[in-house]
Amino acid sequence: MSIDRLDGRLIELLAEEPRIGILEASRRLGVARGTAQARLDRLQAGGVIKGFGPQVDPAALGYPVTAFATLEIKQGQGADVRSHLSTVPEVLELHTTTGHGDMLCRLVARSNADLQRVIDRVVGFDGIVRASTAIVMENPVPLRIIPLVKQAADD
Amino acid sequence: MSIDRLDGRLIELLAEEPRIGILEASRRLGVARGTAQARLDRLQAGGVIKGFGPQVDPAALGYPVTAFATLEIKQGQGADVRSHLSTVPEVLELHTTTGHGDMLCRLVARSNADLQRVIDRVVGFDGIVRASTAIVMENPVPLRIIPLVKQAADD
DNA sequence: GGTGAAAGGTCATTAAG
DNA sequence: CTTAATGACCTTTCACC
Repeated sequence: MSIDRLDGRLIELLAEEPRIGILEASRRLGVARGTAQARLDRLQAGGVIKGFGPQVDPAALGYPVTAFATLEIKQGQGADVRSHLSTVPEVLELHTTTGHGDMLCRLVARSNADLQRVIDRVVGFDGIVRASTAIVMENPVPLRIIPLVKQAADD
Repeated sequence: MSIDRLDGRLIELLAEEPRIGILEASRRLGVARGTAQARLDRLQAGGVIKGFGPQVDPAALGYPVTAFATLEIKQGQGADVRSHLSTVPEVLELHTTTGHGDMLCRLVARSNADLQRVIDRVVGFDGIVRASTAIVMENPVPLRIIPLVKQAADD
């Protein structure tokens, strides 16, 4: 789905100040409320905006340690490993990838010591041959989308 | 910050149906509207809920390819690499890590061919010694937080 | 609990592709 | 001719005091 600059500015506005609402957003964009409403509806229907769920910070919940684990999987065990990992709350996301590893997952833990427990739980499963973990020290660029939205709007 | 089961259920509710609002949420939780409001305020003040910004799907924007790049950095060039990567819209997040690589970044691209352009732009920088990229094929567990919230609420 | 405000819907009109 | 934007009006619902 392609978006124009108005869509882009609307997304930026809502990202910066989600509380302003459609009416205020339309005022700031200099368009009628119905227009802003129609753009938002279209963005949601097109899947560009998946929702407005709360953004929860794991660190504030007591899980300040993040790590990425690269997993090597026994052939044919992919599905089992997937369902195993989906039962571990500390596994925040899981991808299957090309390259040396077969899967990459993002983990959080209460501490470095707790991370050992999480990793043991993750890799304590038959289908996983090997795991290599990288602990996150800093996060210079937190998950962001606005620069990409701007680029997509300018195409 | 620690949360209880009511906080947890409130977060779950808002994650599933962000549009319901505080009043409807309080009804479903079986508590007074002021209680739900107070809980939400506390969660936001405590940083557990960082906001309600729109969740944008890069794939719907025309960037269906995701990859993770592990970067090895020349000593002392970390800050330069950081600011370089922050200028690339396709870099959605960047972490500094322990382990063999020094940094891990999440990339998106319009296609596998386009990914080459993105990687060239990312690694076309003096401070980066080596890069190894893993292209994401599937995403069996998309970024999630609810299981962790439930666990934190049950502690 | 009351009140001002916003969301969400519909409509006719107008502009632009 | 088709699509989109606009301003008007209306009703329900919510957020805030």
